[in-house]
Amino acid sequence: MEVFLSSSRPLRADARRNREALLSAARQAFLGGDADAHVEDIARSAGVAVGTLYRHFETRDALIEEVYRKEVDDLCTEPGVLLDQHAPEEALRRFLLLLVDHAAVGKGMSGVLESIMATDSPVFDDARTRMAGALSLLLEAGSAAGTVRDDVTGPTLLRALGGICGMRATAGWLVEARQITALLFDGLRHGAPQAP
Amino acid sequence: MEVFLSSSRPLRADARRNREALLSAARQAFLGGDADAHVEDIARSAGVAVGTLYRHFETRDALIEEVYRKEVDDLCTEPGVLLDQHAPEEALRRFLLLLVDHAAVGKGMSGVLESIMATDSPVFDDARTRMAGALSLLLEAGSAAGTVRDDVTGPTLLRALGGICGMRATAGWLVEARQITALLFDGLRHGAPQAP
DNA sequence: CCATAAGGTGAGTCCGGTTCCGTTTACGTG
DNA sequence: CACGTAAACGGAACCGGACTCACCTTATGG
Repeated sequence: MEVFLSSSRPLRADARRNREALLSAARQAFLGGDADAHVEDIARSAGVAVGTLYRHFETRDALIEEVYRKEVDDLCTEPGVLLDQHAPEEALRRFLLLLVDHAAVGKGMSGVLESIMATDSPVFDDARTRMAGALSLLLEAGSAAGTVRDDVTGPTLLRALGGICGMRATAGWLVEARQITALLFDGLRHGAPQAP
Repeated sequence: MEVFLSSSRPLRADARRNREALLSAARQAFLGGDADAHVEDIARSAGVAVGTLYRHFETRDALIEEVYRKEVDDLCTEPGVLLDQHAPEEALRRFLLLLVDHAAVGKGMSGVLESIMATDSPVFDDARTRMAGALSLLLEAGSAAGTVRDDVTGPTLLRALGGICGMRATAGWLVEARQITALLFDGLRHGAPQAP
């Protein structure tokens, strides 16, 4: 149980390299769908020994948590990029599908995600908040352009997506999730029939 | 990896007793919220040795699966009882809240539930089907009595509940889940404003 | 170039699920 | 009521995998 001071001096060059390699190896493993990849393997494929892994991450779960956090970070930068390249409506559509596909990562890590949630770690609150922010950005752009209805907020949409991605882990879930997301998107477009 | 022939002769008296004791001990443990109770402990508190546990259940997960299945069985008999004692509307209300509280059991077993789902074991399909049936029974009784709207089916309602119970594991989820369920119930009552 | 503290290593520990085989026990039969 | 036997039980041993620790290596600032 190492203690990591948040105000420590910058890492030594090799240390930073190894840390990076570990995160990327772990990401690789979990994206590959191997939810219970062994630490030994992750360490080896990063070219270091387990001891090094444990120097950087308190536990296996902490490593996964970090991978998850980075993944969320990356996703949250996407809306900006998409809005540069596409009309708001299309950007929104792409982002929704991106999120669903991304839930595949969650699938690989589901057991741990549960345990993280149970731990009340702030990671999830953070993730939720940032993700809702990302969605809001898209929704606002769309409603400003008049192509997306303006009575749905980021957090609401996130909740809907959460429900969809909760389907994870039954066979064929991805296809179904994509369909439902497409429906959801249609409902978000301006001019869709609205409940009074 | 024992093989259990489905058409084996009835268990010996002591064997049945022990099996029962094991299930009840396991149930106790998981209801108590200890998601990762040790097999050793479960066996001991059932008054047997681990070997005996493994004679009856192929693996730890199999034991949990069985507990879950029994739990669902029990729940599915409730609607009948409730309909005997209450008006359909009230029976429905009570059953919905019962289900939410019951999700607490699910919480204790969440990790395993995930892994069962991932295993494509038929347990979940069964559970879903039976549960939807139980809900249908209540909905039909209610709509026959004219107190519950008739355009919602058991499977649909189950899906909605699934979403609510998916909230499991964040602090305070139970309170929130109860609230949302109450809202849901109000929406189900005949005469509630309906989307066109 | 040296001192030194940061970083790395990997065999070993611990822990918990699972197995295996010798012993005990229920129960049908003579 | 023995008795034989298959069924059931016990629990020490096994094994796989996360985590530790005592010792070695190396980056880096002076």
